[in-house]
Amino acid sequence: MFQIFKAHLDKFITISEEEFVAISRFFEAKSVKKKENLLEEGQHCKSNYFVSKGLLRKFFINEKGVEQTTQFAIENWWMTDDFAYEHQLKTAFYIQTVEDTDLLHIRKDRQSRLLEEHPLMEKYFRCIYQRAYAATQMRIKFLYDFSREELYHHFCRSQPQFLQRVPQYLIASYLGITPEYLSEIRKRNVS
Amino acid sequence: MFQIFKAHLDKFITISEEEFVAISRFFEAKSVKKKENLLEEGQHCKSNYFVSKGLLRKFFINEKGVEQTTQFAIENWWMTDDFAYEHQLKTAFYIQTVEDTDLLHIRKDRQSRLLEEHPLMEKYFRCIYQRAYAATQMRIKFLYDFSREELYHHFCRSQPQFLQRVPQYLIASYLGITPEYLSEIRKRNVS
DNA sequence: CGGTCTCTTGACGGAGTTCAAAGCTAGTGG
DNA sequence: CCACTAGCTTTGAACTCCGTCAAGAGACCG
Repeated sequence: MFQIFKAHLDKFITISEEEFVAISRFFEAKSVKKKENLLEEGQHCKSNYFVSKGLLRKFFINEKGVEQTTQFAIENWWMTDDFAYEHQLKTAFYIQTVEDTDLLHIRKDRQSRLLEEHPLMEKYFRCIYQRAYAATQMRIKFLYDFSREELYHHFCRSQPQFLQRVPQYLIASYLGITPEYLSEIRKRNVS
Repeated sequence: MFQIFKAHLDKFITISEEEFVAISRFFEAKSVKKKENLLEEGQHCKSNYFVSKGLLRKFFINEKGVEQTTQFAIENWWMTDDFAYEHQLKTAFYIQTVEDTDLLHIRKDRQSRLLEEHPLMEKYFRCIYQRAYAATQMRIKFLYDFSREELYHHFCRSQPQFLQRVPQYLIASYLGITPEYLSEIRKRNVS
């Protein structure tokens, strides 16, 4: 798992083998079976998760009791409830494995120390957050611009890797529509 | 304008007066009248804008010719089309002043040099992007969780400062509803 | 005061939800 | 390796939120 993380770091910063060893001590590795919760509503959000292999989703449960998926994370992406993580608050989200998943995670206090002791990691995380922020802003644009049906087609075009790996009812949940309506959209486009 | 920026930097990093002077050379100051465009669709997105005083909005024009506002920026917030800025692409957005506005801006190539020559600024921007990303994720949660009517009430509660400063049709545009429907919601809650 | 923005009102229509029920698929245990 | 079951997907009818269109009433600015 650490080699995958090293390869990812190398895309953003230049780092010696020794410094990487020192850095990796801040992280813990973990393997989790499909459909287990890493985080649950009401808990304090202690960790930031990096996916080496597998697939996570983040969701919350609305007042009707329906799960709303707001995000997926595949290989080389970070996931946490950033707001609760930053301020060390209780979260309103669940983070759940969609497949068997290998991940690294780091706790908030250790991430702070990591950044103090290895200022190079400031650059790494600046790049990561900048990229994530830009992607999220484009996502908001699409949410405003597209009808639910168009969102689905756009999702199929731009994220085809998920179609193989994620069941339909989770895609519906991510698009903010009911499984029934997604089924209707798909039918419309086959015929 | 630079004092306001200095006060903002001080919240995130500790910096000497001399280094601040060196850093401020990377920025340009600008004052812009109400309702002028800083960025227009199809242009290359060259600058990142910091609001010292005033109010900006970012919007795009959908296929029906309607302006969709995706973001406001008040004092001490940064605004640009982050995706186009990062990759130096043509933008699909407009950035427009809502009030007379004083701002600082920095060009992409200069921001890269700033970060190389003043690594402390990596930390500053890491904090800025982290906070912005966390806020945007909560916003996405609300977009999934709330009906348009609830979005309006939530907006009134959590961002009352805008109600004074922004005309109703722009609030409607930001909430993703028509001015007509916003008018109906407001009527419903007065009576 | 005259004209252009902005906000309100009401009738109608359509995208997407809700509810209920039936068909399908995949994992599990025997 | 088959049978059973729970979870996933599809169907259809009734309903609701919100958009569209058209028109009028204020409000602001030269």
